Amino acid sequence: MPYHHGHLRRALLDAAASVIAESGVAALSMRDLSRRAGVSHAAPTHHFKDKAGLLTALAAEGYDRLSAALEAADTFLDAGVAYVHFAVTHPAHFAVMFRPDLYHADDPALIAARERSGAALYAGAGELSGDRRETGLAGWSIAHGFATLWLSGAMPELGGSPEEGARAILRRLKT
Amino acid sequence: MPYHHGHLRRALLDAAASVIAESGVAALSMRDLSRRAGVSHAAPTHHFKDKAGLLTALAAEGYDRLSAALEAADTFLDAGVAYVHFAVTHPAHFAVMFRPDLYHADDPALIAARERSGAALYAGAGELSGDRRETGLAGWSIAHGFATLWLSGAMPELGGSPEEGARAILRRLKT
DNA sequence: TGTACATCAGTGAACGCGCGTTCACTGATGTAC
DNA sequence: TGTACATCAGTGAACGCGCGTTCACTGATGTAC
Repeated sequence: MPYHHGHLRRALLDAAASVIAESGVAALSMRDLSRRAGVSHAAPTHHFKDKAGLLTALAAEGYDRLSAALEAADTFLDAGVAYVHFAVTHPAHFAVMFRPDLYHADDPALIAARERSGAALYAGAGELSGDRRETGLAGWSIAHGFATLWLSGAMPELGGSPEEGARAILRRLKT
Repeated sequence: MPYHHGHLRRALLDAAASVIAESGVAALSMRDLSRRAGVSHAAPTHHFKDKAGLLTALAAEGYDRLSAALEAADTFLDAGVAYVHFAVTHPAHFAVMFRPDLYHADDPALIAARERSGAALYAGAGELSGDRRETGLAGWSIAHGFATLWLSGAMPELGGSPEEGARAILRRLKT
């Protein structure tokens, strides 16, 4: 067992994502994360100032990945599906992103990443008829609602992937 | 100070709703609730078996009130607006309802109330064109997404009440 | 190529805290007779 | 109308627990000369 871990920061973020996805963000503890990484419980402070710092990094990473996914979409409909795909494949990031009370919401890197997401989201909204802003909010709401309900287990079985279900639902927006 | 509280059960539920609305469900503690109700910290066990029991009661109450609100709506659009209205006026109930990991999800009263909500939600979906089930899910997704985003503070300022905002957004569903 | 030294990334003990639950108990209430 | 007694709704002490954070420390690394 080497004295230095080598990838502690990455290991802690990954362990956090796995714990949150499995048991929710309330179940997250720095001591548990340290245990999972095979390191003493005080080690994480060298990488994250505190627990909120770790969650800030997780949220920023989430916004970055979401931005990339949205930017890669060709149409507004595809962006909605990409949003749902991101949520179901990154449930922990997704959960933390919308819990600003848990992290340092004034972190510059996080703010930049979030704004990039917002821009990517509205970019395709002009395609559809009606007010661009309203269209953007409608698309965001429906994708977000679908993802949230699916993740909470409240959504009934759809007989297909969540992405397919999302696509069918998103098509019910006026074009 | 009388020995018997008189309305302890109600007082605890109200205190819980207020704490959750203000600080989130993770901040909820039975001891804090007891303090707020002016009662010893072991008193709540006479009304709720345990913490999950209290949250079960809160969730069931939420589904009951949501059912009543949905049943009172005249149109599918109104039901969507009522859903959002319920969420923003009962944020604690709304938050707990979708956290089945926190309560006794097999509680019969809770299950009945939730099924009643579901029936009320789909009842109006036949109004709109297309598959009834798909329409119901689309309406639910958009209302749920809007409410969730609004409650998390992620929704930009709308220059009006959340109900007005929700109505505008819900109108973007195909009729 | 070797070495001094600053910096980085760990350790492990200690702190003080609030929590949920259990327990034996007691005061208050209401009902049967 | 009075009283015995079961039941209900509280009390307060105690349990064991895991947590986040701080601290003085040490081992490992890498860079300047």
